[in-house]
Amino acid sequence: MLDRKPVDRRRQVLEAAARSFETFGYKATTMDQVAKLAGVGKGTIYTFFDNKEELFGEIMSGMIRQLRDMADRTVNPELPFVDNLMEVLHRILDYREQHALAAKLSQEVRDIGTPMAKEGLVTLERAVVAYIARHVKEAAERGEIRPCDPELTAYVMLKTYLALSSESPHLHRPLGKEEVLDYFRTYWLEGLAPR
Amino acid sequence: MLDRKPVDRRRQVLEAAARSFETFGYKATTMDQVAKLAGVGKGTIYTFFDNKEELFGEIMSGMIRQLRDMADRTVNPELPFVDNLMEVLHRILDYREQHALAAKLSQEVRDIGTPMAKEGLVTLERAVVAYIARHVKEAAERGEIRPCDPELTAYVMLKTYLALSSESPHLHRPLGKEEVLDYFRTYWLEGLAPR
DNA sequence: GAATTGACCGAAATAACAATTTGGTCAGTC
DNA sequence: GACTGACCAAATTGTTATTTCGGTCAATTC
Repeated sequence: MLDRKPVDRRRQVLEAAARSFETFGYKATTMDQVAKLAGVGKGTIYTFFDNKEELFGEIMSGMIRQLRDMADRTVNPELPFVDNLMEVLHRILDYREQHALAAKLSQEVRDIGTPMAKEGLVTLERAVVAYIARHVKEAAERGEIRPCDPELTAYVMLKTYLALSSESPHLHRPLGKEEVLDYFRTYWLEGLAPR
Repeated sequence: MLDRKPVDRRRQVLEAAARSFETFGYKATTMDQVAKLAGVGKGTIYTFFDNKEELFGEIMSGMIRQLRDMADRTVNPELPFVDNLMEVLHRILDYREQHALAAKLSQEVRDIGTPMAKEGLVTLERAVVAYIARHVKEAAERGEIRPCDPELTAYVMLKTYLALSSESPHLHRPLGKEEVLDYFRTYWLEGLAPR
């Protein structure tokens, strides 16, 4: 016999919390709300999670896992490193804009600066950098790119990509996906030194 | 005869305002305060400047002019483009951290997010990008670097430099001046493609 | 009569206080 | 012993009173 309960309350709570966080954000999600949505007494939540912060953390790691899986699925080992990188970054950005939770957290940080929401996005960024770093390291080991500090390189790559693709539309016109790829390739692979 | 008044009230106001803005920030600087410091009636300020915003703008352009002059003085036409660029960026960052007004505005934005202070810093960043862009353009014309969109390149260069030198100390250890120069040269001049 | 001033005004910020909400607990129920 | 929801202190929000500040302009000075 499986030791599964007649109703899996932990899952109920988790799903209700996910829905609430992505609909209302961190701050506006109340534990009463989650309990109601999960059809569970408030106390029950605290038998699974120590506090609101931990519950939120659980949702976040779920999202990050989901994002990593998606990224893994888009990587094609046949293709060159930069092409994979650009595709992954592109999808991640799309994801970040489209995924309800990430979008809501961004908005919450902009609008009211909830510290926990900020922290969540930092965690997300860290995960992205770590993911890129892994691929940079592998590409360097394969000799596809020159040796370099993977973490630092990944971080600067992400910043470059963001600068090119989305950031500060005040400072330059928005670029198309192809243009971003071109510039990224020029800057990062070939360098500006005249051939 | 010069048409200089016995006392140059405009200069008095400008100097008092500069001192006040860099000591107290934008928001905490009051027009009464400036008038007192300048030893001038409040109404007098309004004979020279339409409003507080314009007075602030005048101070800002003064600072930007001063910064550009400093940058021009550090550029050595004998040296390669990247070396000049790094030295200029380094000095500008130093300047931004040390110049009382810029530092105060950064703090004000962090602490209370005064919109006018934010706008002032954006203006400053725009000026920096424009300055770099000019040098990128010239370097490209000299054939020292390959042709590229000067504005966009300047913008991404600034972002790279900031990512390497100061930003988010959470995500990677702070780098020394030499390390920053090395990485910048690797990323921007040589590229990551294996030789 | 041109330049200068500072008392004055309304709008906006801030402080002070009251009312409500919320994360978390735990005695009691099933 | 899994589960609940009334309960509590602390934090947040709503409200009102008070102060501050950018800007004006009639009065004053030179």
